[in-house]
Amino acid sequence: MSAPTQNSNERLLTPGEVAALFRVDPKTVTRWASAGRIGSIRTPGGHRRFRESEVRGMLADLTSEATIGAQRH
Amino acid sequence: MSAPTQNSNERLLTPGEVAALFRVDPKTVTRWASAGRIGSIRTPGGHRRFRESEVRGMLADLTSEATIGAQRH
DNA sequence: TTACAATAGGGTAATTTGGGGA
DNA sequence: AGTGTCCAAATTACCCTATTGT
Repeated sequence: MSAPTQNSNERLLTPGEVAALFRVDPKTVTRWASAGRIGSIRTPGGHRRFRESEVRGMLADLTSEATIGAQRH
Repeated sequence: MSAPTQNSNERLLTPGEVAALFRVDPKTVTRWASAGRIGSIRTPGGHRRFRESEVRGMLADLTSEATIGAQRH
């Protein structure tokens, strides 16, 4: 079965938790969702939740390691 | 084995904060990241974040004190 | 139901980005 | 080679009040 959209057994993160991972303001995470840069799920009350796997994946993709090992001039 | 991208529970610093620690212009920190001298994490919007542990490590490395002379104060 | 922290909105500063040039 | 500065555009942070989550 191909399940592009993960089933329910997926941990959800709050805007505040996602914001902490990226070191941004929770409002910024909301803006990402509105802009379609990140998938979001709305609670019946209108609050947003984010898939942890998607967030972790984005974080990994956007991470760059240093390619030069502490050089000394 | 692979733990290249250290997951969360890692404090991140903004370009301005790193610049303040090194007493350089934020743009200079950006150049370090572009040159691969320091690892970086981009927000979906393109802004950079830096690992505090890596920054502290760099600070410690380039902190060299006089090895001879200047005894006393 | 009450109390309180977090979030959703909208507006307005502050920061960051990228390029070019000193 | 490495930094600091100027610029315009984009992104993010902080302000507020009302609503939602626990």
